[in-house]
Amino acid sequence: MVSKPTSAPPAAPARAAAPLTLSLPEQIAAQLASRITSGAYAPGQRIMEQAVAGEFTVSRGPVREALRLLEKDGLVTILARRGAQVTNLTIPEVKEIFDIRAALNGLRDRDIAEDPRRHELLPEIEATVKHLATLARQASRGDEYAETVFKLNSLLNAATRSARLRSILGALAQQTLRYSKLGLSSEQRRRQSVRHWQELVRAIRDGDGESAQRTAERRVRDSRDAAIKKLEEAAGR
Amino acid sequence: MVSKPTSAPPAAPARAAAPLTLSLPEQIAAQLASRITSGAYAPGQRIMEQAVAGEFTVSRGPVREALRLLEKDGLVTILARRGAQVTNLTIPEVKEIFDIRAALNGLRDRDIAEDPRRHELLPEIEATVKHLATLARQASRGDEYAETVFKLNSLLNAATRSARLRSILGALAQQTLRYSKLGLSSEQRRRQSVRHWQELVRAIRDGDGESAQRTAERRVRDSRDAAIKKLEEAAGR
DNA sequence: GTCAATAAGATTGTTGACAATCTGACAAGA
DNA sequence: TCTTGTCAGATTGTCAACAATCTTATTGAC
Repeated sequence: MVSKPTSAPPAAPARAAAPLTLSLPEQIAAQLASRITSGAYAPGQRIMEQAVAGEFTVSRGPVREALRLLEKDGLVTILARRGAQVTNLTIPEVKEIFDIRAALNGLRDRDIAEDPRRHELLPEIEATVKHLATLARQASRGDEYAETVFKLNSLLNAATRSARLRSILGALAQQTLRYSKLGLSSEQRRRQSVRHWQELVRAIRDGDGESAQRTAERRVRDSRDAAIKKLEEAAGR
Repeated sequence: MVSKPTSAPPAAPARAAAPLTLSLPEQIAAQLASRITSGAYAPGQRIMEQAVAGEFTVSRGPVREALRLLEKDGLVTILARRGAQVTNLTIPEVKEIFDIRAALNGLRDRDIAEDPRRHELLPEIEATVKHLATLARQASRGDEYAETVFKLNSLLNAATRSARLRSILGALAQQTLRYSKLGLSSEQRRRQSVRHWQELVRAIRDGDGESAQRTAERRVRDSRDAAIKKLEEAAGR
């Protein structure tokens, strides 16, 4: 009845592992998330519980929970008594998110560069950056470039020891996914981006946390500036 | 994540204002949150839906939503089919949160120092820091000191233009509330803390964003080190 | 005595129905 | 023409009951 005072084991206290099968709300949330990030659901579009429930043949309960999960990731905005809608970001808000990402990516990459076990993941990161370098020159493959950058970020997120950093960064990356693509359309930008990634590889290899942090911050801020420029051009018209 | 109504920027499209009355789940969440941060609910303690529902005379639906809200703030941890329990942080996790807070508080304080409208809030901040300085010398008033620091942080959170920073920092500050208190028990620490706050006031007054960021990062990291030291001493016994 | 299987109880997950609230259209008055 | 009031339909909020799953205590074998 009374939860016994678990005297914490010296190393890491045992924790329940995540279940292998996604819960119903999680499955629904995943489907909706991909529709939002892919653009199938437009920003500002309302998402109605009954409609989603009907589509997945479940009741509205799990759908409500799924929408809460998406709200946690910032993909939808829930207003009391007015339901959920796809989050619609203003230009200053996009800028804010990139600034937060810059700071936290810096933290993340420093942590990785200072992790004694970093050499286990270096090969995959290095290979992906090499692939990135070949893609940078090919103007026609802008989307593939952006996807590879996203993959690289997922790789690094998975490598951080901080679960909180992982979850915050995962959410923020998802929210800015479409805008990041915007900022990689010119070859010049892609070359600059590649240089930052190469510098990061070097910093991780050398265990140079300071440098890893600096280059990560600059990389994201460059991405921010390029995306904002595009957005302002689009808004000006 | 206590998302306050976004004071719409002049050019931004109109947004619905937050309702003046809290929704039922929000009210329940607020009650539970204060129990958790006050320590009335111990870390690791299980929170059962039926019990809470009975206490507030509502059904389990709103309680479930309240628990989701608390999960978003990191105050409870929800495990599938095993319910919610008060989040129990390991020492490395506390460290991680302080590190994230350091980076984001730096961003926040830089933003404030670079805000042209900063002089409107300076008087209140300055007065609170002065009050802090008098409290620092009085060993008996450690709790009051910690509360004033919390208030100062709330003041600064409210002042940021970035709603996302506000909400992330609000959640993280709540999670580390009890640990921050831990690190302010010695007079030496409080004096050091006051110096950082005074430096911040100066930086804001001068519009020196760079310096505001630096002192904020160091302030939080000092707080982190002091808290971790206490925690390790406690765990060592 | 220790461990594993089992069963009873407790707890979470899901559902469908009903209540409260919001939205949009239409009409009446200034 | 613009504002205000009203109404019907649509949508979200809440509830209580049932199903699925987990926890705990007991039993039995070794």
